[in-house]
Parts: sequence; C-alpha cells; structure tokens
Amino acid sequence: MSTERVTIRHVAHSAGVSVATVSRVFAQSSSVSEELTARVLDAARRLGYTPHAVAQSLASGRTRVVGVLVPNLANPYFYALIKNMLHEADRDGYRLIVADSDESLAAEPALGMSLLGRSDGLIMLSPRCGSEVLKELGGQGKPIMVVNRQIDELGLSSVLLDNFTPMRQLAMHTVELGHRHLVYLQGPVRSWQEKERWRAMRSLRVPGVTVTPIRAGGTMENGRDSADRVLATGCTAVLAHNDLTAIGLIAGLNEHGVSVPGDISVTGFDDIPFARFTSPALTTVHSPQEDIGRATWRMTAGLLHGDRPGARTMLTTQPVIRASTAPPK
Amino acid sequence: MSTERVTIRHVAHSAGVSVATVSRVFAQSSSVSEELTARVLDAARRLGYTPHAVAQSLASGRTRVVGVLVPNLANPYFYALIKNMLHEADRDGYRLIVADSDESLAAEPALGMSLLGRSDGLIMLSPRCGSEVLKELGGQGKPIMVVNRQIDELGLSSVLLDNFTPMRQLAMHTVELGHRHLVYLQGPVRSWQEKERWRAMRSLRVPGVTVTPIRAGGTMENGRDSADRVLATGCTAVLAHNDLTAIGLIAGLNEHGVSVPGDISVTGFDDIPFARFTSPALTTVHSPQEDIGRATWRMTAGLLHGDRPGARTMLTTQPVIRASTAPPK
DNA sequence: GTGAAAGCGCTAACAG
DNA sequence: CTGTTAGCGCTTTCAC
Repeated sequence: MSTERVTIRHVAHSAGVSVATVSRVFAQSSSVSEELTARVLDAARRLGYTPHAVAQSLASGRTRVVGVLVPNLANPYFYALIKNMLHEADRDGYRLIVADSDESLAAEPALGMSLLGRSDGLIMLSPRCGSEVLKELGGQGKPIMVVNRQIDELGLSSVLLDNFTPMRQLAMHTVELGHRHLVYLQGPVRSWQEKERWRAMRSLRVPGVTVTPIRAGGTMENGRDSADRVLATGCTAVLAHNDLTAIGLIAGLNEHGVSVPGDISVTGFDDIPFARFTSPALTTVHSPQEDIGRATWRMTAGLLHGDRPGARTMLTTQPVIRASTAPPK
Repeated sequence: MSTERVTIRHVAHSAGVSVATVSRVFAQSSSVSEELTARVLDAARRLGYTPHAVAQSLASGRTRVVGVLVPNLANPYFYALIKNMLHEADRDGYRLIVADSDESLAAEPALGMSLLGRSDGLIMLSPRCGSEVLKELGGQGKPIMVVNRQIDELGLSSVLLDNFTPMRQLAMHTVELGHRHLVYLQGPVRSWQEKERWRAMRSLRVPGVTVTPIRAGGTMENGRDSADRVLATGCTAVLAHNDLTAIGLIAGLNEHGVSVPGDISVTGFDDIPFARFTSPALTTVHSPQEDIGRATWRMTAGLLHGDRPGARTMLTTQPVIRASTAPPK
C-alpha cells in the first residue's frame, strides 16, 4: 500500500543536484539559478515529491503550527473567532491545532503543554487558569498570546475587548427605557469578561435603580434554568452575561408565559450570528470577531517572527439595540 | 530566553543509563526494571525533561495527530461533532488539527493534503469534493475517514446517518397534520445529505400532495432570503434542508408578518442545540452527534491500528416533533 | 550559486 | 532487561 516515500534525495539525484539545492528551491530560502530551479521542480513533479513536514520541523526547529486552547467550542462566540484565525493563519502558511478544555480550569495546563509540544506557539482564548499556569506555559520559550483576559504581571501579549464601556451603555439603555429594577445574569465565575461586565453593572449608580445579580453560567441551559429565579425578583429587565444565556432565558420565560420584551426586557452580549435571528431579535453588544481574530493572529505572527512580547491591543465596541428591549409596562 | 533544551541524552547521562532505556521508559514500549525506571523518571523530573513530539514523530513515523477537514466551522452541526471527536481522540492520546474549507469545493484538495502532511490520517466531514480528490488523498497511504458522504467506488471507511428515512417521516408528519402543499428548501448542492433529503422528499408520492423545491443554501441568511419565494408558492408547510435554514426562514417569515406555525409550519434537520431554544421550538430530525463522533473516532482509531478500510457504519435517527409544525388553518 | 556534511531528538532493530 | 547504533527527511553552516 504505502509506496516508498519520495525524499529530497531522490529528487536531488534525479535532477542531478545536491539535496541542499532541492531544499533551497522548496524553501525559497536562498537563491538558486533559474536552470537548476527548473530542473528540480521538474524532477519533483515527475516523482511526485512533497516535502515531509515533520522532518522539516525537526531540522528547522519550526513547526508552522500554532495551538489554540478554547474553553468551549460549543459557544458560537469562540468558533467565529477560531474560524477567523484559521484563515488568517492559513494565509501565512500556518496551521492551527485546537483543543477544548470544556470549561475545565484543571485541564488547561496539560492541554496547553501538549499543544505547545507540537507547535511554535499558543493562543489561549479566554483562559480561566491562574497566572502561575500561564507563567509556566510561557516558560517553554515559545510565544503565548492571551485573548480576553487581562494579565498584568507576566509580560504576555494580549488582545482584549473593552467589555466595561459597552456593558455600561447597555445597562444605561435599559435605564433610559424606564427600567428601575435590573437583574444581571452572571456568567462563568473565573472569566475575565464576566468580571468586567459585572464591574460595569456594579458601577451603575443611578438613584432609584437597583441591580440584582443572579448566578447563572454561560450556556443556554443555564439561562433557561434561571427563569424562576429571575421572575422571583420582580424585575423588568435582565442583562445576561452573554447571548447564549439570554437566549436560554427568553425560552425559559416564554415557557412561563412571560413575553419578551412585553413583560420583561432581555439583553445579551457577543452578538453571535443567532442573535439577529431570534424572535424577538436580541439587543446585545457586538463583539467584533473579525477584528479580534485578525489582531490576534497578527500579534501572534509578530511574536513568531521575534517581536518582543508584552504588547496589548484593546478593541472597542458598542451595543446593538434590537427588539428584545422595550419600555416597561 | 530559550534555555537549552533538555534531551533524552541528558536524562540518560544523568540517570546513568542509555538513551534507549530512557526512550523505553517514556514510551512504555518494552519493560524496564523498576530500579532503572525510577532512576530515569527521577532524572527526567529533576532536569525538567519533556519528550520532543516532533522528533518522536520523525523517528517513529507516527505523529499522533489526525486532521479534520470541515466545510464550515460556523455550523453548530459540525462543531458539536468536532468537539466530540476532540475528546474521544484525546483519550487515545491523539490531537486533532482542523481546517475549514469554507464550503469551497476547490479548497478541499490542498487543505486535505496539507493536513495529511502533518498527521497520521484524515477525517473528512461532509466532503463536497469529487471522488477523484478523495482517491488522491487516499493515495498518500494514510487512513481516510469519510463522514456524511457515501462513496461506493473507493474502498474508504465511512460513517453515515440515514437521512432518507427520517426526512420522509418528517414529511409524512406534515402531511398527516393536513398539509397538502409542501415546499422543500434545498441546501448546498454538492452535499450528499442534501441529495438524500431531497430524494426523500421526491419519494413522497401521496395523492393530492405536492412538493415544490426552492433552492436556498445551508445558512440562516439563505433561509431568511427565501421567505419571499416561499410565500409566493402559497404553501402551508416548509421543510428546510437543515436547522440553520429553517431558523433563518422563520425569522424572514416573521418579518413579513407571517406566523409560524400559525400560518406556515416549518421544519429543520440536525437538531442543533439552538433548535429547542427558538420560539417556536423547532420540529426537526435529531442528529446523534455523540454517536457519530464516537463511531467516527473509533473507526479512525481502528484504521490507525491497521484495520482494513472500507467498513461503513450507518446510523439511524428520527424526527423530533416540537412546536414549529401544526395543522394548516 | 552550489555541494558536503553535521546534526535536529528520538526510535527501533540488533546484539549481548 | 539493557546498550549500541543506524537512521527518520530535512535544514543549515561552512567551504568552494
């Protein structure tokens, strides 16, 4: 079955040149005369030669692979980001290898290490792990990029979205609609984004307006399961940690015969593709996946080329008002 | 920064054994006396040694990586599958490297080849490419698994879900509700699943019942954009290629003031997580991602261990009746 | 511009 | 059970 592999040697021999020349032609590393280039390419085509990626990696010390560790691939937020980076990286000749930690804080170190072992660098999306883990990963001497998590101590590069400002604006939007009793549905505890969003809610000091936090989590199920507790508060508007939770909550409220936004207004965060297809369409904060993905890859590529780590890119965004928010009755 | 790498040599020297022994201890390939094992492990820990994955791959000829080519990572259908396989593979010590062809038929060969170059095998999810491409990929001598696509000629292993039967049942469900004029919203042209689903619709020979096909595509946008054409047919029930299209269509119909299922019944296919959270909850066909993912990985693992290719696993499933279908007015 | 040769770090016969 | 050794296929000085 497995026909003898065609190596650089065969090509060199067939083209009447040295292996070094063949290597140079394929790596375009140093110039080779037109004639030899043609001969090499011709021989390679005839023989059906393809460079052996693993051997190239061992010899050169670069794998042209970058690892991506994501807390939960089931969140559209992340795959939109990944899809973006996949293409950005592809353009630079890099492949992404992804692992999913399933929101498990404990799984991050091992997965990260394993990923780093077969790659030139690691991109950590919304990591929940402690900074000592990040430090250890960084100790491997390979670039580490952190997305959606602010790290001050270690000199890691990061891409962040300002969650605070738009979350505050979103809350103000509900207040301006006339809501006085708000509920904030909290997301994953260890998430930096959660901390920022909650900080924004807490910062909302408007006379007569109260904000009640309710612990939920970041999934649709979590949202649905919070319906009871939300209703018990008697609030008129709910700001959910993210779109998934908001969508789940809306479904849960509907099941209780409560209409959105008729009886209660609900907002999300992220603006996942579904957000504009739900009924009512979801009022949320747009997360610029394209920009985040591009910025992340560009910085990663920079690190791979020797840029000094420690840079931080902070992106901004704003609320998108759609149909799930309305004045209270 | 990059402290000198600790190699198997250092460990061997420090433990006072040969490199072969160290290799054996880490590979657990052949038995090593307790004493030496302890000494090696101790030295390794002291020195902070980690096996170099790339070197292992080159020397052993196995990468412990498997490639996954997916047409569109933005479809929850696929990432649920991938997430499943990710974990199944992880358990066997394999890492998955994924590429997204963006529904581009033309991109599949190159991406597939590139993936195969750094892996021990390739899993192709719903490939759209011609069988000659599949054959070429198979010619690399590495295992190829095909999911959601029936290939008869080449002896490739595959995992399939019977789309025909449940699609037919779903259609019968609408007929039994009293619908007489059905519309079928067609998905991606080259998709095997699309062919099967459409075949099921065509096979529906019930006197007095007509089925009108409308070309759409597989995304939510495609669904929404079909609303006009759907309304123009005067039908009372629409069976969409998949959940995404169905969700898009429902949004589109709502925008036209048409209610679902009040005015028109709509069904999907796949039962993505969102399907039960839309309002109305979507009547669809459940796709057993867990089973598909597990079966796919098990077969892949088998091939990796030398199983003969060509096996075909056909899974079955059925419709899930929820709230988006109702008798016509 | 081109070739020779020394590895990259590890595995897998093969001997003992 | 353990050590020796010859590569895996390619890159990369270093001479020419």
